[in-house]
This record gives sequence, C-alpha cells and structure tokens, in this order.
Amino acid sequence: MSTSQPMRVRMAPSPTGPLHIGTARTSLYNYLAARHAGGTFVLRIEDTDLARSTPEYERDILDNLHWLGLSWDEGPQVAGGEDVGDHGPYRQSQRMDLYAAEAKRLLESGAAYRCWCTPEELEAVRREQEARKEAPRYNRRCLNLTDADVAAFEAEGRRAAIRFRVEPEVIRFDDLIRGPVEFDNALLGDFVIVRNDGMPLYHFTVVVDDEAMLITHVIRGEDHLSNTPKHIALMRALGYREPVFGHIPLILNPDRSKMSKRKAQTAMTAYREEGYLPEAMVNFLAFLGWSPGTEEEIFSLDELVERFDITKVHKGGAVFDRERLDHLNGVYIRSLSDEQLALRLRPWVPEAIGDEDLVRIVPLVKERLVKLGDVVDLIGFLWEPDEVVAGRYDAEQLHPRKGGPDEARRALEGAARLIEALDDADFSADLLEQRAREAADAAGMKAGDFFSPIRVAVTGRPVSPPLFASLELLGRDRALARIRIALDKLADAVPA
RNA sequence: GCCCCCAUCGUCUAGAGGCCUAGGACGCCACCCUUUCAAGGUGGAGAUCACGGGUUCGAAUCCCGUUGGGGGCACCA
Repeated sequence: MSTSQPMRVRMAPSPTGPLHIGTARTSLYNYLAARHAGGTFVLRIEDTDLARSTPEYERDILDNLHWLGLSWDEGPQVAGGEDVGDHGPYRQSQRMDLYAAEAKRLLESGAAYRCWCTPEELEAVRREQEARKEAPRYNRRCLNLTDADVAAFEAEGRRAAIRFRVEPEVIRFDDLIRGPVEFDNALLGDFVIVRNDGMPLYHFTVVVDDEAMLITHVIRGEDHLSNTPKHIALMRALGYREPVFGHIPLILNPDRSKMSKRKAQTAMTAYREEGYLPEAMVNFLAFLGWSPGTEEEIFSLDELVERFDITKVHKGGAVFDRERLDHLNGVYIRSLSDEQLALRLRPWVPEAIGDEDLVRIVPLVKERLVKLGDVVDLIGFLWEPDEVVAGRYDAEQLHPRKGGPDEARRALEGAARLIEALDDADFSADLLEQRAREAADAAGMKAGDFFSPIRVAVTGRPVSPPLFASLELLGRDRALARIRIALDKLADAVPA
C-alpha cells in the first residue's frame, strides 16, 4: 500500500474488563504514532461478545484513556455523547448489518461455508487428532454436505455457524517492528467467523472494520502476530486493502509471562486510585519497549509525540517494574508547583483542611510522596482525633532510640513546658525548634533523642514530616493535649 | 504437539562492525547532608552482551545452529 496517504490507526479495546495496562500502552503507541505522523487516531469498541461486555467497562476504558491524555479523533464519547467521526458507528454491536452483508458475500463467493457441527462433535474430533498427534484443526465435515444432510441438521433444530475456508498458501508481510514474517496457512484450520447465533467473531469484525474505517496501520500486541495471516487471508477473500502491521512486544509479569491479573495489578483504575500521576504513567509505559536512543528519560506526552518512532520499538517483551514506576511518579510529583500538587492532593485530603492550608502543607510532604495517596499516612495526624493518634503507638514507642521511659518523660515534659510558655501568636516552627534545642541541652539529651518522643506523641508515628513545622500546623493546644496524653500513657506503662 | 516471535547488569534500556576496559536509569550497598523519614550529593557492587560455530584485519552488533523464554493454534478478544 502507498505510504503517502495519511496515517489512520485505531485502538480497538473490548469492554470485557477495566482498562488494562497493556491496552493502555498499545493505545499510547497508536496515539504517538498517529500524532507523530499527523495522522488520525480512531477508537473502536469491540463489544461483540455480548455475554462479557458491559457499559461500565466501556466507561472505565474511555475514562482512563482520557485520564492518560490519549484523545482520539474518531470514536465513541464518554458521558453518552454521540460518536465523532465519519466512519461510525464505532461500537461493533451497532455495525451488525455490515458484518452480515460481508459474511453473505463470502458465502456467495464460496470463500466461506456453513457449519452445523456441535461443540461436542468438534471437541471429539479435536481429541482424536491429538491422540494421533495431528494438528488440531477443523476436519471440514460440513464443507460438502448434500441437501439431505443439511435438511437433516435443520430438522434437528441445529443452527449453522459460518466458517472461513482457509486456502493453503504462504502469507508474507513486512511487520513495522519485526521485519519480514511468513506463515503457512496450510497449517490453519477453517475458522468460524460468525457464531451459530449470528454473532460475528473477532477475526472477522476487525478485518471488516479496519477496511471500513480506512485503517492504514494496525499497531497491536504481539499476541496477535500469529493471527495476522488469518486476517490477511480474509482481506484477500473480501477484496480489501492490506494495511501495514506492527506488532509491539508484550508487557510481562516478573516471571516473564504475559502480564496478567493473577500476577500483577493490571487495571489502570487501580493505579489511578493509588495516586499515580497520568504523566508518570505515560512516561513509564512509553519506555516499556521503546526509547529515544539517548539517555534522556523524562518526557511529556507532547515530547513523546515528537520523538516517537514506531519502527524503533523493541522486539522483546518488557517486565512491568513497579519500583521504576514509583520512582518516576516521585519525580513528577516533585516537579509540580505547590499549588499544582495541592490540587492533585485534594481528593485524598478531608475538606476540613482548607485549600489554603493544603498549599501550606505541600512543602512538608512533596519530597516524601511516592504516590498521591501516601499523603493520608503522612499528614493524617492533622485531622485524626487525639484518641486515634494515641492509639497508633504504645508507650514503648515513645522511648528514644538511645534511652528508655525516663528519657521519653524528660523530653515530653520539656516539650510541654516550652509549649506552655508560648502563646498562639508565637507558636512557629522556628521558635519551637530554637526552644526545643535549648530544652534538649538543659535536659542533657541529644536533639534527635529529645525530638523523637515528641514526634511519636504528636503524630502517632515514628516517621513524619519535619517535627516543628508539623507542630505549627497542628496548633498549640492540640500539640499540648497530645503530649499530655503521651505522658499519661508513659505513666500507666511504668507504675511507680 | 505444531507454527511464529524473541534473547545486553535483578529490572527498564544505550548500542545499526572499530568511539565498548559495554554507557545511563531503577533497585541494592556505603558515605555525606540531616530532628525521623524522604529528597539531594558522592562513590561502589552488579552483564565472560544466552551458548556454539562461522564471516571479517576487527562482532554485543552480520550469518547458521543450539538452548532458553514467550505468544498463537476457541462458535474469547
């Protein structure tokens, strides 16, 4: 086919589950290829498997694709909007007439035929073939039935599926990523293209739709590489154009098998809910199987569009490495301004913490966040009731690293005294730190040992944002109350 | 079983015959900074480029074979 015509690519997810990480990356590569070439990115929903497809999953897929910033030029819209584009409808369930017409053409030309075999009969044949160490494929029992045979099946109430008659020929194509590939279709059995209930099947509908939607480049997962010769045979039988194919490597589980729900978190929504940033996810996914060929590694979606080259995509699969995702997410979080980060953090922080307060809190947590959701554990002490905070630790955890209950008590009493000596107006991080250091000296303790019991008393956790800024944010009275609770706990634990 | 694809540090990768004593990043270790944890800085360990044959003056890079891994062979997509 001519490469001079504008590129049209498509992503064709099936709404039988939430947006999968692998689907997201394939979408990304399609998007990048289209945008880089100034082409068109089409989204088509493959919902012919009525039993497994749901509107909720479709919604999840569209929604998360939007979240990642992958906009499509043609396809269905979220929120029940009408399809956009001149080649719709973009849901296969709405294109049944087309499939029926094309199936009829194949039937009439003899490229396809009806098959009345039952699943049980098919299974029996398959078992026999396996027993004889033969390739398991359809035995063409229904290829040359007499009218009487057909009448008998119909009388039984059987309904016919439609099978594509695969010609024994060698199919060659030049894969964008793998180069020349060839398959011998003589090894293939005649496969079903329309079920006996009239529903068309995947191998058939992709081919029909890619033609109807004028798709020029089919960019999809490597798991479809072996299916391509079927598609090409179908295209030829139907007199269609043959698009360019590009099969991208799979995303793998740590054991190097195809990434699956059982072994990894595959739903994009889950990552979104944990607080991964879409820009970090995009950056991460882009590099799973591609690199710009330099040592740069932080790229925005637009920069990726500029640099992306589909022919430079790798051939080997890539393991999904969560540690690396975490690292990238942290990089992106730290690159945000305080105002931007506060906005992103909003869904995780109670309304009781006002927007302005949240912006003031951000510098305390920014470099400690791996995921946005981590903010809850980091500054939860700001909105948790005193009892909840106190419930998070026991008396022993108040002891400084070097020291026991006595040191803990000395520090807490010192802290209580110095806080009492300050009024609200003076209750600032700087002044608190100055006084606390003096108090530590007076108590003959190292600063770190002196601060540690206070940290646990006030935040309920051994790890927290910087102590004095945390105290300032908490406020004089609440800080003091928590220190007194801690002192009580200490007293209860060590009866005099 | 048959067909197809793939193969550089644990992981993501740079590498298109001499620039490679194989570079970067994540993770790991150590040190520095430091009130905890992070972040940041410095340094380090980590790959006989799966193996074996060729081709070539020269191969991680080209060819063949082997091994290993993966994917596909549904009235799922």
